[in-house]
Amino acid sequence: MTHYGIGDLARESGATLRAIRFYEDHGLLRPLREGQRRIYRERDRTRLKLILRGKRLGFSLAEIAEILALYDEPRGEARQLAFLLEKIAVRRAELLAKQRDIEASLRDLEDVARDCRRRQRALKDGARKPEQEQASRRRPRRRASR
Amino acid sequence: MTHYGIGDLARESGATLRAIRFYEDHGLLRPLREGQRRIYRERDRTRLKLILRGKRLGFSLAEIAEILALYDEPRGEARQLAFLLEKIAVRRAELLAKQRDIEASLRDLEDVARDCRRRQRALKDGARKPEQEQASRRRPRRRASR
DNA sequence: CTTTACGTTTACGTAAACGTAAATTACTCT
DNA sequence: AGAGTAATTTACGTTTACGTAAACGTAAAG
Repeated sequence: MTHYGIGDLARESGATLRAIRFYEDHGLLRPLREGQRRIYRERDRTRLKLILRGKRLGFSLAEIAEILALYDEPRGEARQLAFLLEKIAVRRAELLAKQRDIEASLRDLEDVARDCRRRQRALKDGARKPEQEQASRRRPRRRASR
Repeated sequence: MTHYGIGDLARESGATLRAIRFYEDHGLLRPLREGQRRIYRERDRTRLKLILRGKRLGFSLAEIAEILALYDEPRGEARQLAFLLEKIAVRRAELLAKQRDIEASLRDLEDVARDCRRRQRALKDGARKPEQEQASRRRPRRRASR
């Protein structure tokens, strides 16, 4: 199938009709029209996915619009190409920064989790041998099975 | 130094005074008071950094509040600990999902960039040997220096 | 022929996350 | 004493990203 109604797009993407139309109003999508009705093609589907991915990553619609613009600048003048590459480099750097933020977040969470598991062991051990709390914290006697 | 004014915090974090107070209004920060004035300590500084990192990753303040809550639940009941670990696992999964989104985005950008560089070469080559356009696209004769 | 499904435009409403005064207080420096 | 600097509260304004009717159109199904 090569054409989709707005409802199809909504269902498969999880976006609402309102949101999809909103994206169009702001130039992020340009469906064909069959009379009044919007007709979406593969390209629009892809774009919608990109939009939603952008949102999940915390980009504003304005930023997403710029990112999408990178995908359809097929004009082949040398100046434009170089400029396009620059813009891509900028976006790439942003993504790498977010990646580092995520890694830091994961490390932090892991720290909390580790601490949490340590307390769990302390509770369990403490329940049967309260006086060995310290030892169990530094060198658990018994590895969990598996 | 162990205490900071709101201005110090604003300068070092890049957030505005308004934003910092806003975060407090919504329970994300709890500075001490010295008379009227807010006094921030290391812990608050750290929290502010976490808030801003959360924002960069596209989390809402409500979500960030929940994430921060993970950091200061030191109550050591077994039920609570298990529940905390669950919540951490959920957040971790979210972060991993974002990580995959970023990787996909990076790949997409790289595709565009590659295409862009190909066109650049096509232009350059075409300028001196227009009839060999196809060949240059498939097997560039000359590697870039370095 | 009316119901149902699907879609349309227009328009007012809203939640989130601050921005932007305005008026006041308090401390420090000259 | 006066000026400057940093902070405070209160409150209305703004932007972004939609939500939520309302009122209407079209086409297939019962």
